[in-house]
Amino acid sequence: MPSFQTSPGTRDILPPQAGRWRAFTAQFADIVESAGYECIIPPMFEDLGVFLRLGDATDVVTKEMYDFEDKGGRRIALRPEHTAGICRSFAQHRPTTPWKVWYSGSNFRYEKAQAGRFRQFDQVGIEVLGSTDPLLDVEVITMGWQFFESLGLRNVVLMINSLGDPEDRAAYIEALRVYLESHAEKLSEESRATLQRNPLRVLDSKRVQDKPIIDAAPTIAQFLSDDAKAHFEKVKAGLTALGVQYSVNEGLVRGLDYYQRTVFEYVSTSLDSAQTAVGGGGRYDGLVEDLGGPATPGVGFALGIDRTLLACDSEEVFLLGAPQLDAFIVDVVDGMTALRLADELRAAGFAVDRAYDGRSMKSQMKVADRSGARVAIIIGSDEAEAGNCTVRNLMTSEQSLVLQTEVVTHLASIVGERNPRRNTQ
RNA sequence: GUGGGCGUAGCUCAGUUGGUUAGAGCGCCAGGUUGUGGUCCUGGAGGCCGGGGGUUCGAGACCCCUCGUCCACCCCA
Repeated sequence: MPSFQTSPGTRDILPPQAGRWRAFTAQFADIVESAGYECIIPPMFEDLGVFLRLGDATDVVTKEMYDFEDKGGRRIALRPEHTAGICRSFAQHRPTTPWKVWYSGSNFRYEKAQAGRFRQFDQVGIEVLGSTDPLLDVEVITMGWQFFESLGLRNVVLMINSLGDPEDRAAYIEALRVYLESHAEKLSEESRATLQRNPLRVLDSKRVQDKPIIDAAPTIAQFLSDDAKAHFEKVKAGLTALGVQYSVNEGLVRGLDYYQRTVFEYVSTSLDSAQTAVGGGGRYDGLVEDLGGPATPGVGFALGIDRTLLACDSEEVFLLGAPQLDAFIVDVVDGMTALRLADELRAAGFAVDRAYDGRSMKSQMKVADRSGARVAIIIGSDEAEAGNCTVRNLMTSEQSLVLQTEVVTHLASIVGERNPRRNTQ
């Protein structure tokens, strides 16, 4: 056993898996940038107060925060999610609205790790600040939906709900609390405890014992104001207009306190672990104001990279392609020709690797084979003397002698033209 | 935070009711005559059997503690 290992709940994303992560965020960026979202990179830690707005009844705030005091005596927390930090950023810089941003990065929550759940976990997401338009909700929800589609996922379902305006929500919570308390003796012990902290969360219980009581509970729909109702209707109409399949789930309440009106969740039906939500979001119209900014509506979502890739694994989509090297240089003389040719070919735009440590030709050829390169460029003593090299196509095993000065054009004739990376004149 | 399963080579795992120098496959390295990969053959390197304590003449196997990991609850992406 080595002296040090990754801390609990963290892990190394090694190659080639890390390449898949990069492709994942690249694909996400491509889709949302096509809709005018721009990249934002907020800090990984902020004043603790920024995140306390997520809700003092939420586990994220009460037990999962990675907080500490820095050397200057400030109360700091590693971000448990991106939304609050982005709202703080908006309040601080006051960009023109609507402000459409996307992000990708790690979050931190002090939880016990299990399948699809880590202490350091990565998300991609978008946020829009400055508009209450329900058709913006539609755009946001659709972005996520289309991204899952672009990955090749077919077994993702979209659930939506409306939590109404703050007053609606408060009235509903009170009604729910009264109802649940009147049936408390039939609830599981865990749900009774949850009821004390946050009645909404009882609706999320997975225990069969609670199901009949939850099924018969009052629903939020009866408490929605006319405005909130109209908003929700327009969201549904918009989704239908775009052909986005959704189902209304009145038990969908989301974990953070700042949500109001539209909330939604993407759930993978091909995951058999406990964590099947691959993404979620909603509207948080009061959050910027809570953080000391101007009253500004907002809506957004976050997608879990781990869980989404887990879903990709189980649907066997978005699989990793082998890394593509154009050429691998084998030099059994002194390595100097490999040094020069590799530099020249890389400058010309090719992806080129080589062997080191002057190993035997057989050994270097094995490395060339493993590298996945399409051709091997071989320099033995004969070639070194004649100023040429043997170019071997590793797929077809055809090979020919080529002058070293013509390697660039010869390689282009096999693997195709490339755009130069550097001007070598 | 609570409960359960599991920790033996880089990876996946064997290791009989406790009994000599702890094994396999894959991977890695080196060879298989003179300069050529994938297949095949041969050899090699690599383990304080997660850590600590205990029981025993003797522990990888049994007991306790601890750490890690996986799964579930909780919660959430």
